[in-house]
Amino acid sequence: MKVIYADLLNELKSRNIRLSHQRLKVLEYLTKNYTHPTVDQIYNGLHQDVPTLSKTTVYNTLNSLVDAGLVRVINIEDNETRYDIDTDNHGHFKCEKCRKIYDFKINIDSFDAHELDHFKIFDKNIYFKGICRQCQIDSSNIQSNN
Amino acid sequence: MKVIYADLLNELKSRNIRLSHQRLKVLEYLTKNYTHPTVDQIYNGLHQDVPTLSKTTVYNTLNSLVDAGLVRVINIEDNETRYDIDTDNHGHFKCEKCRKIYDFKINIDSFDAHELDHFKIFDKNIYFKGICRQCQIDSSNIQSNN
DNA sequence: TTATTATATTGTAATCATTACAAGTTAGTA
DNA sequence: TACTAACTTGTAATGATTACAATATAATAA
Ligand SMILES: [Mn+2]
Ligand SMILES: [Mn+2]
Ligand SMILES: [Zn+2]
Ligand SMILES: [Zn+2]
Repeated sequence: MKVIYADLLNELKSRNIRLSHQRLKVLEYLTKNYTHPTVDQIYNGLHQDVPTLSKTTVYNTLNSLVDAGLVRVINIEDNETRYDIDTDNHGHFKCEKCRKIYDFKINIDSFDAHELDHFKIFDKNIYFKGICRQCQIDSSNIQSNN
Repeated sequence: MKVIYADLLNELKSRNIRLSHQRLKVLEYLTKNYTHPTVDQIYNGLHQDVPTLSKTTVYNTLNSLVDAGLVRVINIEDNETRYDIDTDNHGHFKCEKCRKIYDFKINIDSFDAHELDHFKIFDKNIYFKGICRQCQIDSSNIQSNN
């Protein structure tokens, strides 16, 4: 996966979405932080750099980018929406301990869902939940230290 | 897919979850309505029958049932949590027009996600979004009637 | 059956994420 | 440099979910 910032700008121009300072900063943040951040994380991450930034703007910007197809929404927990600059076909794993969201390669189209013949499919999502490798290592170290 | 009410009751007993009137009604609702209902739909559907029912109880009950593994949460939109009495491995399709959620068979385990080796996986989810067959038929009929 | 008590239910208030709105600002254009 | 549609901002509103404390009840044993 590789997201080229310049391509995103061209994409915005071609869709007549203005390249405001705030939008560019949000886009920049997303291309530099592949952590599937929440609105709060984006807002806090940019606040030093753009002190006048409003959280409403972060919401508005993300909604525009999602509508334009440049950003993908990740709904895993019902109380935290996350955003992904990588719109390619891939899966997500959320660790219930450290709360990190990992990407993993998976070809969703290889599935045969014949029950959905004649259904128009816009969007495919896969996510798993569990405990990541690192958290398992950490917890076994803690136990052996007792 | 087949959910046997009596089995659910045994499952609750074995976990020392009391078979209160309200819980039985919520469970009954879910086994009779395979529509992946929201809390509001469950509450409204039961309110005539159980006039004293509190929405808080519906929330509490569903949380208990989810914790016990008898019910599955479906997070597709960030503003509506839905509940599924069918906890077997299957996918969901949400129609963006009629808002219905359809089930479809899919064997998630047939994927090879070797990047997740050594990850403990508790839960696997797949959902698609688009327009269902019926809604496409409906909209083409409307157009041809012009 | 009755008494006991841990657990569940209820109504209300609190919380938190997201959106609505209106006033002020700015990107893009000529 | 001026114009204006589109954007940003702060605040208020909304809506889903949870916290809490008082009341009620399911399960158990006498
Ligand atoms: Mn991702
Ligand atoms: Mn289902
Ligand atoms: Zn982890
Ligand atoms: Zn439909």
